[in-house]
Amino acid sequence: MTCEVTFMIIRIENIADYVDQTITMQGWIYAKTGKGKLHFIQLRDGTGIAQCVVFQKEVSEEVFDVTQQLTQESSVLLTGTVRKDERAPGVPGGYEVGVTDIQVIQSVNEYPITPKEHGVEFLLDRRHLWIRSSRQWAILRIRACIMRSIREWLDENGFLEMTTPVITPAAVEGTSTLFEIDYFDKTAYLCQTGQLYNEANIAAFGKVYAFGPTFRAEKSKTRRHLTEFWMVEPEIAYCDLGQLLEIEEQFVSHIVQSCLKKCSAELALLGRDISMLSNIKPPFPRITYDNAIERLIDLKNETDDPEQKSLIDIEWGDDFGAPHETALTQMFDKPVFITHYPTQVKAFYMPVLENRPEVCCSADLLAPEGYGEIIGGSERIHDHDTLVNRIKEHNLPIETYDWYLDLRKYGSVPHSGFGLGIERTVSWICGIEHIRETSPYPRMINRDNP
RNA sequence: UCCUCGGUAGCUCAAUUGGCAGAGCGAUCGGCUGUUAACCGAUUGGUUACAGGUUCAAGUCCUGUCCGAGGAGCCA
Repeated sequence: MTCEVTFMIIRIENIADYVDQTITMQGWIYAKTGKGKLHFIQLRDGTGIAQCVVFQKEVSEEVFDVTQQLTQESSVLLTGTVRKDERAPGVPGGYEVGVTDIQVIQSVNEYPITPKEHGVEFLLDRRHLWIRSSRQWAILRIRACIMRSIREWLDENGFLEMTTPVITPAAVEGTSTLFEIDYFDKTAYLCQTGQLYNEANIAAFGKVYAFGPTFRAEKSKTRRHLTEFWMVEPEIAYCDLGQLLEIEEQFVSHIVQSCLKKCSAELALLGRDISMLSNIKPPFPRITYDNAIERLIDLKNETDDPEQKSLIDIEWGDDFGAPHETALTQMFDKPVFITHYPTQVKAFYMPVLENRPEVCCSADLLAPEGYGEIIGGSERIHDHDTLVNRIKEHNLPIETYDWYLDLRKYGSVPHSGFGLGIERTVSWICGIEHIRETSPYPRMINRDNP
């Protein structure tokens, strides 16, 4: 198979730079519609979608013949002249190509995903093809932008990326939510967090972050859960809760503003309401857990709907469920920090407030529009004996915390950190319903393929 | 693990009280010079998830199994 090219190859995202020039694009037929002697082709090349127009009288008989035979997802080299035309759809759109030549690399028979409706199961079974569809393409481009802007902000603000192991030797907490693997006849587990290693790394590097996949064997079947998801976990030495929240709001704002700047075409394709994102700038509102409970109880008393009443029913000491998070986030038009959760619902390493041991120095960040928790963070206990007591109180195997406790013997300092879930953040920024569309190949309780 | 709903053509779905298995889309063929999920005409399409039962007759009713969806629980 030859790929003879006689004109300049361009990427569709740069099409506006080539008006009145004859160019070649390397891509796939996304859609085609014919009107007798006039055919419209939507060509994808990975960077965008361009409308290409074939007039019978402007091309050879052979090329028009080829045009009529083109099928969805056939791979082609397409040559023509770029022109501005406001009628032209596509991404970026507004430009189209008057075709002069088409070279088919492979002609496709019966591509399974048509431009019509399909069910979720059908599409997920064909995820390797579904990612070519414009909506999925846009979501995954935004995901990449989010990941890029995360590294951008952290790298520019003095954080060092430091990887943490995926294979870990012992359960930090109960084994029920860990994936077990056979590690040379010993049991090992896939990581749930890199945090403990981050806490070692800050003593070497000051400010660090881990960025990678994490695994939860929870049998959760909701629109917010995956069994494999990506998390970025920054950790900062000499940092208290107040300083941590300032870092978080700048960090999250940078991510959102980067997407608005670099992915406006993708957000438009998804039909995302940009006004809900453009005001995401520091400062974010902060309320205490106590106050959140008061607000939920008030809301419950104000509502007449008995179903809603029981959904948001809550007592001090309970952790929030999805309906509570949704109700709370709808009270604000920015992400909101909920601080000082009850000690009993949070992790063993979070320090308690000096005069109120029933609450701890923790904060979650809830995304607006009902999207809920995207960040969990806290100060970490830095006193050796306090930490030992808490490990014992939680009935955790103290011997597995040897090296972790070492960190409290050799130059322990106050420190804090947080973890941001990538897929939940993508859901929020893209404004989509279900987290499964935010991962290229989502892993869920009943799905490990493709 | 629990609750609710579902599984019928390649896809999305319909099928009245238990009474001939249907439509749209796709695909194929033909027509059309501005389409945006084009449109018009024709052709093509079935182990009704699986196993058993009731009945003159089951997509429909009963029992069991499998698979999926939404939600709950769970979720540092």
